[in-house]
Amino acid sequence: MKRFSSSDSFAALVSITSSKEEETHKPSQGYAREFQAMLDSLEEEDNTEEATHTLKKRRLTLDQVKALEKNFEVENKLEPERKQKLAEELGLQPRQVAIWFQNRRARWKTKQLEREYVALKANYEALKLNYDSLERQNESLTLQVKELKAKLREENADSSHSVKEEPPVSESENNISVHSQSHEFSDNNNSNPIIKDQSNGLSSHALMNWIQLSESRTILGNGFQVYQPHVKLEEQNVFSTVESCNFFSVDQAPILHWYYPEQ
DNA sequence: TTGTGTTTTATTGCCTCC
DNA sequence: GGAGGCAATAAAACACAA
Repeated sequence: MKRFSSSDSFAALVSITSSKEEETHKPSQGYAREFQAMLDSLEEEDNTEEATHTLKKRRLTLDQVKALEKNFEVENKLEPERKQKLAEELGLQPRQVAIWFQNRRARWKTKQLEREYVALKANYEALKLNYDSLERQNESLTLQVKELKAKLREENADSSHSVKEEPPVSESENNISVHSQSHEFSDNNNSNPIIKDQSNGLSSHALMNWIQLSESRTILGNGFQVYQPHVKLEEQNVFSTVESCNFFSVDQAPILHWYYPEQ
């Protein structure tokens, strides 16, 4: 049983006893009647407001609750002096005041948890919306990449055909224009496959490489992994220092036999 | 009026602090 | 070891629909 301080009144003790007895002996009607008679006599003997309030569970008055609420706003914990003072002011037992504060703290905690839950839920919804949007964007970009790749492969196939059909072109002619027409992606029979694309300044190989890298980057996967820097770094490391320096150089293109190993 | 759900008041047992 | 806090719970009081 809970221990009580000496400041707690006899009325509080009666309250505890009555509730305990009622709970314990409910099935026994005779005992209950006897006990009720005892309570009645007690009430008659000590017919103060205090006694009647504690014998039955009474709700606090609006004014009392208002005052308690006001005090709770100031400080939600109760020092003994403040408890005593409040109890005197409101005509309550110090224990009642303490219990009220305890229950009020519990209610506050519940509300606080609810508020936190609502905030977290809102946060989650916002994140989910953002994620969905990114996923849609990713799908669209992946589709674009696929289309571009297909287009490039078509071009590659066409240019391979034309290499066999066309007569050899002398080195004195414009290197760039010749290569751009006939030697794209022909790694197997050309030691210098990087051709500068006249339209955008990127070689077709470079463009293909970019597409592949982009693809590995833009595939989101099934989690929140938006970007895969390790993959990119590993791929970049395939270049030797010299090759990476000359990758976009027209004058000295790197040898990229690794690029299409299956060909 | 009554059954039912919610709120408020109070108890109990355990824990921590001094 | 006493005092007080907290979680869980009981039980009275209250609100409200059927």
